[in-house]
Amino acid sequence: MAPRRTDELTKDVIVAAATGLLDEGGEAALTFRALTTRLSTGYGAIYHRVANKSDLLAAATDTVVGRVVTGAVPDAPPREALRTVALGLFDAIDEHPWVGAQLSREPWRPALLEVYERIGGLLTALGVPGPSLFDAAGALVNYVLGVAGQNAANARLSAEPDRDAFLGRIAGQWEQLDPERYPFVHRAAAQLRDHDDREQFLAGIDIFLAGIATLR
Amino acid sequence: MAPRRTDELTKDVIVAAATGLLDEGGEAALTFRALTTRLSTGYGAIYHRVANKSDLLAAATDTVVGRVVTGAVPDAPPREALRTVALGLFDAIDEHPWVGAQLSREPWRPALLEVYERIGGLLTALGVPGPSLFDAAGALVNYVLGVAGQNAANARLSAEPDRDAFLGRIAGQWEQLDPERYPFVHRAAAQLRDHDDREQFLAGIDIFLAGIATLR
DNA sequence: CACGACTTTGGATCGACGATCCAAACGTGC
DNA sequence: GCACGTTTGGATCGTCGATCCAAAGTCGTG
Repeated sequence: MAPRRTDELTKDVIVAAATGLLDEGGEAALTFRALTTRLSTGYGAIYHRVANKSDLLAAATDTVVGRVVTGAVPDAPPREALRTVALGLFDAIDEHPWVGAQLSREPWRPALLEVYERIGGLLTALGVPGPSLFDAAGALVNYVLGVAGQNAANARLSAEPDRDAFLGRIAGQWEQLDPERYPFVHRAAAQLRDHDDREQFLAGIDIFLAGIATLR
Repeated sequence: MAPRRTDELTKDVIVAAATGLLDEGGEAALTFRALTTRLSTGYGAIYHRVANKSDLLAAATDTVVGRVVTGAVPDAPPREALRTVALGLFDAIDEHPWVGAQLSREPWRPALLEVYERIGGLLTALGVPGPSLFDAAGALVNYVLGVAGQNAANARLSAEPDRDAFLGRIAGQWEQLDPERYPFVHRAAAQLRDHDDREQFLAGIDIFLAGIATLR
């Protein structure tokens, strides 16, 4: 038999390798074959530490989200803290787009629980009355999840030479739509071409916060 | 050779069969093997009309979403019309949860285009000023997409005896969390157990509409 | 130091999937 | 009635997640 590894193959090592594969090649790149190659091991060693592929994806997601959400609270007013946390989530998902898809796919895993807790806490500090808290937190989390999913979808296209080219192509299609039948989309094409995802995300957060303020 | 089909195998027939498989068994149930069985045909006949599996899923999604979005506009005030359209989307996705996952997965396909157009048009009628229109429509659509994804995730669990049992189990886990570390989630457990998805969705829509109203 | 029980590891293997390919069956125009 | 393009069914390929098992290592006990 071939020589075996001497160092211990912990779950952390496997999760780190999986995260690397995901970041480099997207969700499609995470296969057990690629993992065995990268770790110079076999299937048995991996399945000994990891239940299945879902478990592996969830563990990687928990690691990434945990880093963002469990960071120290900046002692800013709740409204600013909320924007900071939301932006932190956006940036993390922008850097690891597969996280966005995973959060939507298995929302009951620990990662989203941390998100809920953090957002719920900040909304409480913001003075949202009790009965509305559940609705408000749900709406905000769902908005973030929606954006996260879009982000993941965009990233899946990065086989494209670059993302701007793809967005430009879509914008071109939108512009060529019949302005009678699609007046809004036709007009929105220009903004699609040169908008900033991050700023638009924040604009959505602000709309939501303005809506929350009316619940008081 | 076995006798061949005499009637024409159109793309519509294939899409209808695919929709049936998806509704009955979720996304995992849509395989080309199951399709050939249901249609009493072979792979060639299907691939002759359909480019690949993504194409098939997109076509099925376009059909479902098109039915909802291209319906006659109820001549209600814009705000009511917006709520009606949003609820129509929610109900369609509730009935066909795989649509929710697909909308997030390939947002550039026609289905979401129709949604954008409809929501953008109603926001214009609502009096949202031009520069904010793009942000407002994006926020609203992303919220809907987030809820849609959650819906799809819930449905994927219906292998569970019933959904209430699963929600109750999650709520039980939430209640057993340390109230010091998870004060919000701990409190939210009770509401999770007996909340109404549809009402919570509408509450979120109202929050966004209230926020959008401040843009005026 | 020896030996057996238990843990960790590597790879062969399985069944299912999406996709490709090809020849048989069909219809249509000449 | 014949030839040619279209439609159809199924064999087949490569890849995937997952299972399984025996070899290799580790450690406690005498």
